[in-house]
This record gives sequence, C-alpha cells and structure tokens, in this order.
Amino acid sequence: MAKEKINFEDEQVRNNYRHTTSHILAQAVKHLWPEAKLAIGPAIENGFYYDFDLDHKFTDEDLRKIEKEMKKIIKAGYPLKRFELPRTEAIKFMKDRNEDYKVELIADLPKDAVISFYEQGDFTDLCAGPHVEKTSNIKAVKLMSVAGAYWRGNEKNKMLQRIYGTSFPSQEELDEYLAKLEEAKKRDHRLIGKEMDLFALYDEGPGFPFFMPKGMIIRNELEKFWREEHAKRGYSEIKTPLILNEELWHRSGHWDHYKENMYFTKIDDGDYAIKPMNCPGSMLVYKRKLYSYRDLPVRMAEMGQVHRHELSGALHGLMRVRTFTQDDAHIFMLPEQVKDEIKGVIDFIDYVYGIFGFTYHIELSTRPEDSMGTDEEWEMATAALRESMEEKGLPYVVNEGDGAFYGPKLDFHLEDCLGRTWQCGTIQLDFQMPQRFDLTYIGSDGAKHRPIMIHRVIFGSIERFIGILTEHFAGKFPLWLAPVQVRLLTVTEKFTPYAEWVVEKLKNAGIRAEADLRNEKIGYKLREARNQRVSYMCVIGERESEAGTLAVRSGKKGELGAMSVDDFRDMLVEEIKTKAV
RNA sequence: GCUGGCAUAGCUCAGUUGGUAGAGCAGCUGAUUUGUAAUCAGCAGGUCGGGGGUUCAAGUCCCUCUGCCAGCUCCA
Repeated sequence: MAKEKINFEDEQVRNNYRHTTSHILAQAVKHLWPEAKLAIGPAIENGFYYDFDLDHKFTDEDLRKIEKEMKKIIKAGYPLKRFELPRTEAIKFMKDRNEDYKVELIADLPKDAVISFYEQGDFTDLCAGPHVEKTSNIKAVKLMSVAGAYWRGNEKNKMLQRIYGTSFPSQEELDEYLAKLEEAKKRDHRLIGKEMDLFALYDEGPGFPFFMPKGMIIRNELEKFWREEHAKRGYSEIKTPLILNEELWHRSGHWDHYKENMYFTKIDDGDYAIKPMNCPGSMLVYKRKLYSYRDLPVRMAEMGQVHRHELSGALHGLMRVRTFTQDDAHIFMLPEQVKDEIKGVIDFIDYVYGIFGFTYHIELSTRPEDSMGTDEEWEMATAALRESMEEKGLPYVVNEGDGAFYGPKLDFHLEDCLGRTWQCGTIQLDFQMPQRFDLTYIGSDGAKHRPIMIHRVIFGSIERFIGILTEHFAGKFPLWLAPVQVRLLTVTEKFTPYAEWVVEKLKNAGIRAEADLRNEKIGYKLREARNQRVSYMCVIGERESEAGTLAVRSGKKGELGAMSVDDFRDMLVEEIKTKAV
C-alpha cells in the first residue's frame, strides 16, 4: 500500500489529525483512570486538549504515563469507525457509561441534529468527526501541560482538568515545534525586561508596573513619535484628571456597566472614582465650548493613564496590568464624516504598525448583552464600521457580542513570537456618550445637532505595546528605541581620553552613547554589552586611537570593521531618523 | 476570582528521612593594563515571602495570608 503524504498545511487536515489525537488521549486516560468523566476535546491552534472530570489530580508524571499509553493505542492501529444513533439511544448509550457531560451535550443538540459517534478499539466518543482512518496514522505526540478549565467555559460551572497536547506527522516536525517554543520562552518580555532593566513589578503593587530609566527611554521615544504623528494628522492633545467625582461615572454609564472593574476613593465627604477610561474627561473638554459644524471633526488625543481592577490571576507582566496608559483619542464629527474618519484612523494604525514590521488582523465586535442604546443606533454604528472596512477592501472577522457597552468596535490584533495575539488598536463608534453628555454643535441651519464620536487607540496601552515590542525584537530594539545605542569599550585605560572625546561627539549628534572605561578585559566588557542588548559596540585600542577610527560591532549584524567616527555617527543618525527595523 | 504548581542572598539555583543555611554570578577591596562572550585573590551579603501551629528541635511537616507561574474566565 502506497503511503499517502498528508498535507499538514491544510487547516482541516491538521485539525482532523489532532482531533483524532485528542480521542487517543481520552482513550488512554480511560484506560488508566476508568472513573474519569469525559467533557470535550477539540483541536486548537497548535494542538488539542481534552477536559476530564476526575478526583485524582494529574501530575507531570501522569502526563508521561498517559503519553506511553497513547503510544500503545497508536501502535495498535485501531480503525476509527463512525456510527449514528437516534437521540434517545444516544443518551442511553452515554448514560450507561456514566458520561454525564456527554449526556448533557447530546440533550443540547438541535432537534434535527445527526448524532454521530466514533469508535476506536474499546473507546467510543460522541463526535461530529471527521477523523483520520486509524490510530496508527498519528506519528508524533506530546502532552504539554495540565490546567483547570470550567465546563463550557462558564466560571459558575465545575472546574475540570484540561490536558493540553500536540501532535505532528513526524518526530522532526514535533521537535521543531518544541524548539520554537523554547526560543519563544527566551524572548519573554518579563525575562528580557529584567535582564535589560526596563521595568519591574513589586509585590507591593501587583499589576502596577514600575518603569526603570532604560524602560523610560523606550517609552518616551514612543510617545515622542506618537505626538509627532498626531500633530501631522490634525489632532490636538489634552490631559484629563485621574480622579473625578462619582456622579460623572453615573452620567457616562460606567457605573452601570463597568463598576466591577473600577477603583473608588473618598475626598472629604465626596465620593470619587479613579478613571478606568478617558472618555468622560474628553466629553467635559468638548462641552466647554460651543462648536460650529465648520469646526468638525475635532480630534482630541490624550495619553491617559487608567486604572482597572483586573482579576489577580489575569495579571501578566506588562501585557495585563491594573494601570496602563492608553494612547487615546476622541474624534467628534458630523454624520457624513464618519466613514472618512474611520478610514483615516485605519490608515494611521496601519502606518504605525508598519513602522515596527508588525503583522495584524482586524476583528469587528458587535453589540454585547450588557450595553446601552437602541438597536437602530447599534445597527448604524456597526454598518459604518463594516462599510469602511469593505470600502477599503480589508478582510476582517466578526466577533459577535464582543463590543464595548457603548458601541461596536474594530479591534486590531498584533501577533507575538509565541503566536499569541494581543489586542492593541481599537476603533469604537459611540452614539451614546454624546447623548448622555448632551454634546452638540451648531449646524448650517443654525440649530443644535448631536455630533458622533469615535474612541480610538493605536498602541492600545503603552505598557502592553512595549511588552510586545520587547518580544518581537527579542530586546534588540530598533536603534531609535534602543536605551543604549552605542557603548565604547576601551582595551586599556590608556584610551580613556579618546573614548570620552568620541562619546561627546556622538552625544552632540543626539545619540545615546556611553563608554565602558573600567579596568576589565575586552571580552568581559563585550559580553556584558551584548547581554544588555547594546545596539552598537565599538572597541577602542591602539589601532583605533591612532587612526581616529572605531572597530564597530552591531548587535544585529555582527562585525562591521573599522569606521571613521564621522561615518559611524552619520550612519547612526540616518538609522535613527528612518526608524529602521 | 477559580484549578494546579511555586516562593531560600540583588540574580540563577543547591539544601538528603525535621538537628537552627550553601554555590555561581552581581557587589565591595586589592592585584592585574589586558584586542572581540566571563583575569585572579580576599571580603561582605539571608530572622529561608508574612503570620500561626505541631515538635526537645522546622528552610524542611500542618493551617492561613500575600505574591509569582501555567491555564480558565475577563480584557488595552
């Protein structure tokens, strides 16, 4: 029989393959712990999982044991046989096996659903399929981890044990995948952030990051870039307070829809809240003045620090924190300006992400259950976002019910080195705030009209964006962001005067340069500079000081040889100016 | 918040069946003046995350709180 090579690039093929592996996992667990109850076991992004209800807690050794059992099942080469049962028989089938979760699943299937099962050896699972032909088609398996997961993803339900695993058509491909995970671990921004001394989290403030001097350099450079680009695009910048009275949050709707995530405080006898979002502040700024239709659109940007009470278990380095700075903006406009403004923001976001070489995808999130406003308003707002995307010919996926409580949104998701996606940019269309705050402008007819508003961010959160940049570049930031752009390394103390002269010259050109003048060997200084991801390391010894040159080494490109100080300076100035990646 | 795991020097980690702590790096001091990933020596550094308990005796066992890690839920 001729072996058919499977096309693992095909998502459907890959999912079937891993879905079958998840059945093998379930079978193995049932062999070892017959009392385990099965929940669900789908294929996912990079593998598969299966949820079990079992009193025994799986350990890492158990995973190895289960893997062994899986290999036996694979070796046995059981064919996967499909059969169907009518609903009552299907329920009886699973009831007889004490599979309560399966019974619940069957009971919830739509009336006209075909109820199918797959059988492999002594194991049968409720499953729509399809699957590979026989268990021996699975070539390389690895169980990754065990974690808790709620039945049906609802935190009110029982927590089950979820075993994550992955499988590949060959051991080589599996090893390659595992190596990639190892590499990704090395890029973890929490690790690099510590090594480079960019930021720190203390027990005294869980989820409240501290920025160290080197992290502040990156942050300030990003903000500088952000301000320049906003000025070019007709935004003005404001700053609104962190604490505002409670009444404001009732007016904005946050009290009714966001209270759980807010922090509160008291001043004298008054009740105040710490802002979780910047919009109410912007509303007050808009209201301060009477606008003509000729003034619109009004684009108000704000680097706004917000505080949100996130669940302790959700905190993660800079990616998920309890205080962060949104590069926010609120755009107030006429109805006929909506689509152009949305398109303008889409172009702006695309430009900014392009600077860093990021790939991203866009999601359209529609009305959530907990929301305010009429169906018509939501309909109009959603259509405006959708049409803007379609007119630009951009692809997007729809995220039903995931919008903000005040309006639908377009979310921009960046991909990091682990293949995880992070929501960064967002464009939210809001008919609600302008109503609640009674915002108006005077139209050409001399009457008051209601402006429409967009909330939008590009970085999303400066903190998260820095986290993503750190992993994206593995700490080797583009020169314009690098905390230390140049370090001069002297071979002996004899060359200190020359090094100091060069540092001055580079500093005068706006380059972040420093000199390591310590009485250490060159290998030691170099090693330290590399570990700190210094962009350019220049060795200065007899040859260089005599010729007035530098022996240049780039952290990214390696050895560049001898260069004159002026050439080196000009090269760096150009690299900084163009924001080369 | 939930499930599971973890918490020892600034950092990375050792610490056997309970007998009151150890290494490397970093730091400081001295020697060395050195050419592309760690020069040598000495010194100093910890009420073993906090609190409570068991015990003659707790870094080791139990309870509890806090924080961290993985995942769930949630989200910029």
